[in-house]
Amino acid sequence: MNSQLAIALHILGFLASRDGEALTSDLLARTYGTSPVVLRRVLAKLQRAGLVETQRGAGGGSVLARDASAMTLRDAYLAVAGKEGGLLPQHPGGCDGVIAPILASYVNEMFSEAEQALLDKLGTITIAAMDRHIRSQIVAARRGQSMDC
Amino acid sequence: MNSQLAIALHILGFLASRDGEALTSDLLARTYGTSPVVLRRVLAKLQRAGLVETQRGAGGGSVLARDASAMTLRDAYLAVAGKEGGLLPQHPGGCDGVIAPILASYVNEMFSEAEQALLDKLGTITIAAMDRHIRSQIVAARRGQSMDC
DNA sequence: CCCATTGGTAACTCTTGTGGTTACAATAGC
DNA sequence: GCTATTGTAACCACAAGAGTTACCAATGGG
Repeated sequence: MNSQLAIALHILGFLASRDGEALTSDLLARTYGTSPVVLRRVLAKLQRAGLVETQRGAGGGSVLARDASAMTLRDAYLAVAGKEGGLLPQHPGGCDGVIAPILASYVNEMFSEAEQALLDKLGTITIAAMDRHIRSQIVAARRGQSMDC
Repeated sequence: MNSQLAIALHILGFLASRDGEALTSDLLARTYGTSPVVLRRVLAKLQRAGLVETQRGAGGGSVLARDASAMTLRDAYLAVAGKEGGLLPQHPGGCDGVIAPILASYVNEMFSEAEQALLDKLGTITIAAMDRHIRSQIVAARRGQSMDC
């Protein structure tokens, strides 16, 4: 999963910053600094999660599938992490003594709660908020640079 | 780093459950289900962080370096993750367009906050709490099984 | 109807991280 | 000194992931 989340947020943030304009995977890949194929792999996950819509062919590209204010970093995380990312390791339970299995289930439960705390935090940040931040920074930085690479 | 955190908590929990008794890395490794060398690698990190104390030679082993109530899962995480674990990926910043670097710094900042939320959650759970849970489960389960493998 | 443009995906390589193993040195107690 | 134990280095094996190439599918314009 690693690095795909960063790519996903790059995509969503970039798309939000252009209002509904379809952007090609090639442009998104160049601006992030990766290959179009790698970027499209992430794009595919975002599509399956219903976060973006993509059209093939000449003049094609991707746009946000719904309003950026109804889309959080948590959505992007879940789209990219598949079923269960598993940031923290699982305790395998070890041998069948008494302590090890008890320890394992407790540790795994605590890990779930901690990951949930992280997810909740991500759920408080919308793509719209990210977009607002970017726009405000852009007008501050717009002193003659070009917008793409 | 992965899986080392689970090993670390296994060590700390197991040590807490025996009151001050020194346990060998061999026993800890067997009960977790790994090799002594791998376990000692984690043990070394816990020592550097001042969480356990280890004595070499015959009759040696490890004990908790301070009271289990003054030790949280966060301490174990930091001990094992080194300087900065980096659960979430970093946005590299891409090319030097306008949007990409702004996006990158924003995304990385949000990731830091989310990881901080996870860390805060881990900081609320002490090894003593883990120990209490384990003990209560043990007396419930103690129906004739042996304690080590 | 052909062609240029664009996305979708499979297959492969390469690198990196990490867990496991072996080996050997250091230390402590008997 | 012998044995039990930790400390580490060196190496191997495996898995995950990123990057690349290649080819197919779809779309729109001439």
